[in-house]
Amino acid sequence: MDSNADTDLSLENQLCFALTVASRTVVQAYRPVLEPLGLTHPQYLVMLALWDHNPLSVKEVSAQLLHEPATISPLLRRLEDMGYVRRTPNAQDARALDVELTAEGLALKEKARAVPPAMMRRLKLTREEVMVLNKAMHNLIEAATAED
Amino acid sequence: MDSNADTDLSLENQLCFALTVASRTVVQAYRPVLEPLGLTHPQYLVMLALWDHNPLSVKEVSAQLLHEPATISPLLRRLEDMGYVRRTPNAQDARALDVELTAEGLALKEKARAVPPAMMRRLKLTREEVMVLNKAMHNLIEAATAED
DNA sequence: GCAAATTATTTAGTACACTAACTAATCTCG
DNA sequence: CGAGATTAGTTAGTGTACTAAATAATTTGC
Repeated sequence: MDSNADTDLSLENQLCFALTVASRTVVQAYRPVLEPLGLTHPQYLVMLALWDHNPLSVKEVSAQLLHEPATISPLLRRLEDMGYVRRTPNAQDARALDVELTAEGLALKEKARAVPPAMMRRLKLTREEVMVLNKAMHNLIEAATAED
Repeated sequence: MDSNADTDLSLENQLCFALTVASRTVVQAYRPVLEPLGLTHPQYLVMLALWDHNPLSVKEVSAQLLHEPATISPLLRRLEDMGYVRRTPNAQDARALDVELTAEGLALKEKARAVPPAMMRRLKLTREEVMVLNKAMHNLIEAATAED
């Protein structure tokens, strides 16, 4: 006797619903904080990856962000148009592109330091809560990307 | 002495990163499960809303899904093209559209009952874990959408 | 009772995000 | 060495998702 047939199909009980809405609304909350840097949220994530490891190939960027190269490609072109990034063919393997920060792109890191604390205030989260949520998200990612 | 300046700017510590990746990968995990219904994930969420309350205006759909009406509008047009939904001007207020399930749209609900259990298996989550995650996401949504 | 403000929806324009198909460079191995 | 397979990146096409502007209907208030 399963009385949950209908409950399971209600919008509020769908994890996918809460998850996608949380993702959208949190990204929206980033917008005013990122606006002074002139970056969208996906562009900000690319810059974070490059601030960590300076020359990266397109493939490496896409791997770090768990994105298709086809998604990253136009994103990098826009960052290049903005002058934060430079793309040059790799000397060893001419198929690969070295994606490299420009002086402006590197300088932007200093302005970006204000972003995480501003967002923690905005979302009213402590560093510990962020870590707990992060762990939960990584578990979800692991389960969702595991081959069945 | 703040030694967290750089840690905070590393990709792994960004909640926004884990959250957006979790959202994308979970939506991707839905794809094969929704494929037999012929629905994308956003379209599935619209159908969930309509299975709950049958005639809804465009505004009501967008409010339930926390979406801009401009996002919902083309989505509903596609669902109408597929024959799951019918849009007719409201008799009382000709500005509003009644979005109504067709017989096919209503019938689809039976096939959709298989979706939540299939996803819980795929994500290896119990009903209790889903509820805990749901709560955490709703807290995030609340904080992110609160005016500062 | 009608002009001005408001409300519901759509359209236009930009930016992701994915799949599939394409180009070009490199590797493999007979 | 050289044909076929593989790999890196881009392009094309579809579907969200947002803001801003346009359209059309309704409500308000003098």
